[in-house]
Amino acid sequence: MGITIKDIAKEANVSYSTVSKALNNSPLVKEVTKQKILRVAKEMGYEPNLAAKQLVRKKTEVIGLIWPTIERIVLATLVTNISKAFEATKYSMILSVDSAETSLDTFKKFQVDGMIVFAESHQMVPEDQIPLVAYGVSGKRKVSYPIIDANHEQAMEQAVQYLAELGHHHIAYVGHLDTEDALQREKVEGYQKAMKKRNLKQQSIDTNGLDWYDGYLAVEEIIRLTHQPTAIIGGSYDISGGIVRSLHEKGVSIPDAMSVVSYDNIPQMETMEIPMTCIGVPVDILAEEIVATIIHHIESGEEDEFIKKLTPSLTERKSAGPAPQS
Amino acid sequence: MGITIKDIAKEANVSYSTVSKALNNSPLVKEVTKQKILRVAKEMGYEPNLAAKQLVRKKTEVIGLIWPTIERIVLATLVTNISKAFEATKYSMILSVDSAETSLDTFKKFQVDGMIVFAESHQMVPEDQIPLVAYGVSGKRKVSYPIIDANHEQAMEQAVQYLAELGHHHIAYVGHLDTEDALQREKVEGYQKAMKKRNLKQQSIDTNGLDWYDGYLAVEEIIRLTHQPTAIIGGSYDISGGIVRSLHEKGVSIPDAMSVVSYDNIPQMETMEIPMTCIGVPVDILAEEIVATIIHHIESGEEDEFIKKLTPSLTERKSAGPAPQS
DNA sequence: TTGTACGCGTTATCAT
DNA sequence: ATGATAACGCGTACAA
Repeated sequence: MGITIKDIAKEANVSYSTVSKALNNSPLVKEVTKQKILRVAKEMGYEPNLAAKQLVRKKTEVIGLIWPTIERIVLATLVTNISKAFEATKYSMILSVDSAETSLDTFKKFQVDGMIVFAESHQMVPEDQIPLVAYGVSGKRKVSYPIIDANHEQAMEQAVQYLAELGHHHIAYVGHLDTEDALQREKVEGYQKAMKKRNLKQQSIDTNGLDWYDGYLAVEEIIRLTHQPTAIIGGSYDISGGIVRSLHEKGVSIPDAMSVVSYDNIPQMETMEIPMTCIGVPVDILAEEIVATIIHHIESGEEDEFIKKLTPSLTERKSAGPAPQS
Repeated sequence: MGITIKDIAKEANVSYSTVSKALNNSPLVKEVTKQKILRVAKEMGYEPNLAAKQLVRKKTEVIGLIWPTIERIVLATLVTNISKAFEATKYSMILSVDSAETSLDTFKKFQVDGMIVFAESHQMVPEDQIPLVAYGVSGKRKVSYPIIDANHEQAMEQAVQYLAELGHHHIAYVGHLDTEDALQREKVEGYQKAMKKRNLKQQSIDTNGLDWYDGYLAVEEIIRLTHQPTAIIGGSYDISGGIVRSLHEKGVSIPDAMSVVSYDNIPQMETMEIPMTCIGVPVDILAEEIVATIIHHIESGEEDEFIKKLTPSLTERKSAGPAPQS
């Protein structure tokens, strides 16, 4: 059915090992013959057989990613960006939507060169021989592979810094507080630390969840406060969406009467009701880092084992401005 | 590195061709030896090498699914269910989150036996030699592969029928009306047809979108109606979620004062604020059908080309009840 | 610089 | 019922 290097060899009047070399751009073959072979190959519509290549090479140049069962846009965007980042490499990426266990089996069968897992599931992944990179805080569990994460404390410091410079003294944090989730905890604690450092009065509102509507509801609480903040830091993309919506409905003008800065740095922040000023590691950078790390891990063969906290950046848009004069 | 059938052969004192037969459950090997080989294989942690298998078999037994970038829970659930449905078969599934074009390249490289695409993206897929099955309405474009879809008209007929039997005469439809989206259009039209058939007065509320909040807002409009409905058909899982939330906030009791039936038939309907009575093709059935179709398409080799509209079913829960006596 | 020959892990065909 | 052996398409050490 398919064209093989033998077919090309016959057509080009060379042996098929020469074809192989030419196709792999080996310096061991004369430029003229190389060109000729390449031309013939293209003419015949040659497509290399991955299976055969893999069988002898022991490499697939494919990375498996275990799809987290959590349905959050931010995560989906990250996955999309990771996939995009792989396009610039020789690797491609496949996904598995199964449990960590089943996914692992699938990936083993495919003999992927490496795997990417997310915080939610990498507790379940046995420490295996296959290169692994995890994204997200891991709790305190000791692991033997690299972990990439955002520096949430630093993010909150930057957010508070930005708002403070705009003259805000009453800055509230709206997010999921009472939680076992290490990610959420790091964000609140970062906020608290940044406020304390500046001797500003803290005001944390618990959304009791991570959904849009949780942010929407939290605004009720803020409105009822005797001492109202002039700025809000929303704990996530979804939450901030709810906050903005509710503020609008209540006729609170953004950013004139209330500034809002959101955690998470994804392109979608631009197209919200109000272009959202946000803080976080830009999702494309995050993706690049994850991809670079797994590739390095694979190609160096080193048993790396570190936690890398990426530096977030603040993207200025329309949702935050100077504190109102009172 | 990995265990091969030769390793097993040595361990079990048989030739490796016997191992191959045993592993493939061939009747040509004695039950005793077969059991022994299977045991040894498991003990040694044998994982078959897909590449080698593929090299000789010319089949990968892998299906590629192009994951559209759309972020909707219902679709995610469908994908999960499709993946689960494949577990009962010899096929496995891999996902690609790229554009249809790039995904196609990846899948070609892997030499997948078949592909599944969704309505949103299968316009982009060139009519290729590789077996293909699409899910969802395709507009009017002529295609040369099977299309699986839900029978939306029939779904609405059943919903209206169910509510009418409960004594409801004022049944409103809440969904995205003014749209190019063939899927949405089919649902509204189904509703209209079912109502007309019974000489009931139609009442369609446009949500102008498909999000939770769109349903939430639509209730405002309903409340202001002079002639209020006693039942609502929500156009989708998300929309119905918003509807229920808003009704609760307004103190409207469900189902005593208002019945709600939602389109989409996914397990998550059970765990909503109110266990939701819903209508639609159960997502597991949908998944089964898609999987069965692509497999048949592959194994028969036929150039099937049809549109199959699956029959929806109504799942009774707590959100709908008899019409209130007035 | 080019060609020969072997091996990768598996299935399948033919002997035994 | 089991074993030996030839493919499958490719890369690569080694030979020419």
